[in-house]
Amino acid sequence: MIDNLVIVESPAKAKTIEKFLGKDFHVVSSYGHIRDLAKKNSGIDVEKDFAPVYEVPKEKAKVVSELRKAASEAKTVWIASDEDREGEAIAWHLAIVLNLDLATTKRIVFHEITKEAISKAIETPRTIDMNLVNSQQARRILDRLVGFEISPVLWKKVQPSLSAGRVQSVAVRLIVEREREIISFKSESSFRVTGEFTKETGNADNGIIKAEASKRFPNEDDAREFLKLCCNTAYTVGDVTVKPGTRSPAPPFTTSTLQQEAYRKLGFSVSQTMAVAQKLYEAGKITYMRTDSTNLSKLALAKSREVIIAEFGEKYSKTRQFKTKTKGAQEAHEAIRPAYPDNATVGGNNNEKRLYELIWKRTIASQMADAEVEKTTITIDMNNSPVKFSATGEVIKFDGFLKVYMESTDQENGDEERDTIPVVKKGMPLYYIYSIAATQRFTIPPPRYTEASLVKKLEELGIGRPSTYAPTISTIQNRGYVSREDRPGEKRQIKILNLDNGKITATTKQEVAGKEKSKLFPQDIGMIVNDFLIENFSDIVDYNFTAEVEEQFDEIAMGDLKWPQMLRNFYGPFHKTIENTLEKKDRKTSTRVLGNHPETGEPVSVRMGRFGPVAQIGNSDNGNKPRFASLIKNQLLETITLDEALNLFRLPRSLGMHEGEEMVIGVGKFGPYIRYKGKFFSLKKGIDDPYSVNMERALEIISEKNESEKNKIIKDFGEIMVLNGRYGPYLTKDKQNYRLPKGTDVQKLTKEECLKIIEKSDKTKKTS
DNA sequence: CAGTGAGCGAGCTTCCGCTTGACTT
Repeated sequence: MIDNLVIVESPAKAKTIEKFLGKDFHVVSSYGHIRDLAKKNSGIDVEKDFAPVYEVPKEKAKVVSELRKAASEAKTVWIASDEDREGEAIAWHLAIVLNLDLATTKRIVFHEITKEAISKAIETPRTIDMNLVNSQQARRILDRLVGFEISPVLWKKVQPSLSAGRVQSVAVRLIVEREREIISFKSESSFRVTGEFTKETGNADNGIIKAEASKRFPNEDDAREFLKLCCNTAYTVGDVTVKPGTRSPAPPFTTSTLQQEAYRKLGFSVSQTMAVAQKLYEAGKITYMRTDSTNLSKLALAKSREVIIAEFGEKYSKTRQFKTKTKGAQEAHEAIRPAYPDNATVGGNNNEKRLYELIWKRTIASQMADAEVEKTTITIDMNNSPVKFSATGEVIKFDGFLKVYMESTDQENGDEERDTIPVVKKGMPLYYIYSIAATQRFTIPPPRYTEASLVKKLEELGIGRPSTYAPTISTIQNRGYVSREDRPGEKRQIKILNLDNGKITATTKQEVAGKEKSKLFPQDIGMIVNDFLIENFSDIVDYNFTAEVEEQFDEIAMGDLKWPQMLRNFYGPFHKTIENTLEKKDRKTSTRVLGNHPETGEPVSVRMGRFGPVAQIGNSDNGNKPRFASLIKNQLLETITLDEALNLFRLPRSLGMHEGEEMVIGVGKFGPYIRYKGKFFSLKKGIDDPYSVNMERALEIISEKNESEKNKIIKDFGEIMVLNGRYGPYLTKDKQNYRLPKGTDVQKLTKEECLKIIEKSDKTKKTS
């Protein structure tokens, strides 16, 4: 029997702590929350002051019974869940479920996993803070009420299986509103004039000054007029300013900033970052990865300092403690940092190595000296125009933290080039070299969100927590509200005027505009649900809703507000709105009439139908039968035009007969396809146009597909086949797939062995 | 994995925030 049982939330943490505490302590994990509101009847008795009905979910039964046993055998139970609202609630649920005495159960907390912090925690136990627990209960119940009362309204008024919630609905709103800004954005162009100057005419040996004119010109004629002036002017150096400046390192990683940087620097999705970080955490290589704190432990500060001095020297070291600025941060953990800062690299797979290195660099850089820079700005005057050229250059005098790490930005063009500028003096003559160019530039719409920039925005609004950013992003995609996509962009011509040796020549260049990679695009159903929520539940999807209820949760935590009172204030008007909406509002289809059919005069409209967005010609009145066609990918109800809608009815179309079978082109769930002999063949994205593709090209696609199909088959035993799949070889029989046992030599497989594997797999399936 | 759009109705869907595996066609 062990005297002391310590319960923490994470098994990896349990392992580490047990090492610090010694033999008298047994440390176990609760694996997060152990109880939750019951699923049925919302788990809340609204009539009885919102009394919650808690139950242990099935997946947690085993953990709970093990915890019960361990607790009954220990003399003292210490609950060491995180020091925040959720952690306090976990402690309370544990106490109740394990039959512990609330008055005597020892509640301990630490914000960093170091021997010192843990020993100190053990010396200063407290009891469970019921005010904090109550603020969590209020939070939990409010979220349940919002989610489980609004979602069924959506099922009735929009579509089944949809969902709404305090966090996800705001996330969708952000994306929808950004898309509408982009839709209504009107791109304008102007001419930007740039030139390269030297101190001696025709000689670039003493350096080049790249400068831009202070004025942009609205059209080609104005730009040409200006270039004429440029041709006949004398250039002299105007003002020269040299300013010293410093740059400081970014704070250590939180969950949100790690997700952003891993996306920008490594191209990881939000969930991928979390999965890789989880691996590093479990291997003891980094601290906990779900945190909103930028705090580093004393130990980490000291270790980082040692590493920096050893590696770069004393003058590169500057110990800093960063204040967490994020709204609603609860700071139960440290920042995400290397467990051992002396390891600049670790083993593991490639992604683990890369993410670790990023974390190491960010942490180390945060403890390094500022970089010292010198910024030079010069202006270049013309003697026949008030327009000036200007150039800025930056010289790094001392690199400081830049030696290790530089944070990236979301701008795709990256930072403007910052060259060094040759030494010049006021009044000195300058000459343009090569050419002066007026280049047409288009204004660009606001950028679409990436997963990571959406997380950043949510964090700024104080919505969601480190543990929910990744799941929230998955949810809004799983519901079909938004979709992460690439777009090829559109080519456009830009005009360039070149002044070269006194002559102006005009050329055009092609550029691609609006190219997108891994961006979040709203889908029709997301836009419809968003509009429905804004029409009917504007309070809930307000960007400030979370911040406002958080203030009240804080009051509850301070003991200044009773939680049933808070919920009553909220629920009264909220529930009335629910009933009102159910009773009075029609089903939302978002129908748009686009115009009339050019030949028949029938009305053409689009709307959300039973199977998704649909275009319709004619109405079903007077016994007429309307015609229908589904919208295709990348078309929105909000922006589709009459012509585009009419085009949809040109498919499916027949290409004619080949070898006695009809070949048909259509568009399905997965894009344009060829149907031939009962099989489907996808048209090539970006290459084939379903409206114009011909029989010859179709046959090409079909034979290509058949060829690659052949490579997919490793062995063919008739009814059983061994195929090459995404996860390696597998078996297939009667449209059922089966995994192969590890270490199977695929080439030597016989039909009998395959049958055995299938039989075995069927058996285990039945028993489970 | 891909043609759907008539209507009815039973039974289902759903939240946020703490945690990991199990499993993948």
